[in-house]
Amino acid sequence: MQGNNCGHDPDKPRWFEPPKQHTRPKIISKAIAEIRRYYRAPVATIPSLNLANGSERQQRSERREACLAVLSCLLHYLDLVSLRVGIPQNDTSFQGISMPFIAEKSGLSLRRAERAAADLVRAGLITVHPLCQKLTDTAYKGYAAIRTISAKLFALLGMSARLRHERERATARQRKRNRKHEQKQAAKISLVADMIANQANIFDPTESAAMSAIRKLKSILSDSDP
DNA sequence: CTAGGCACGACTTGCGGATA
DNA sequence: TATCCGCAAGTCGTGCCTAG
Repeated sequence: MQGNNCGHDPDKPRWFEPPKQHTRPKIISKAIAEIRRYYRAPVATIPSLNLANGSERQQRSERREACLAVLSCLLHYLDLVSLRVGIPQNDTSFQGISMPFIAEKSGLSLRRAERAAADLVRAGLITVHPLCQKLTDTAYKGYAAIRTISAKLFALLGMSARLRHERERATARQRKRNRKHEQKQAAKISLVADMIANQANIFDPTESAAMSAIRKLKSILSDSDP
């Protein structure tokens, strides 16, 4: 058995494998490839991560493998506009990803992924903001934490200018998507408004017909509410 | 200088528990 | 419910030391 019961082989580290059907901006795949240098040269590549264990001693290879798998996974699901990690939804909202999800995609156990993520936080490469909703005095509902990747990571890899450029492009893409979404919503409302106007003109505008149309309008609006 | 031995301690799994 | 923390027992990578 190699490593500490985790199948680790120092000579053959396992890297994060992004889902085949996912296409991501070039800067992300470049960053994922670049950070792999940390495995062979931790001090030279990301010194703060090497010091995350609070020791002068070099971080062990299993841990480096885990840290890189988690960091690669976070980079893969990075939103360039906000530098938040998550999956954009069809309704333009944004869904953070949970630790079990990260662990699964990174090919690590949950505990191993948690420890690797904690190292990344200590190294200042990511920030984590846990979210939860208080239901009663004793009950809470937990949500996937909001994680952000520090722009300093890209600076470390010599990709600051490239990141700025790609973020501008991503912002433009997002603006275009939002405009399209708003236009669709406006079209829905406009059609219902037309219908109300037609009803008012064609039939005798009784109060009940108008109320029924307004109810329909409300239900459409509530359906489109994210 | 290099290879090998050894001690240390970083890290693992697996569990339970606390917190918000 | 998601995340984080601590503990115990065990593994083995890392770095130091020494012999050749």
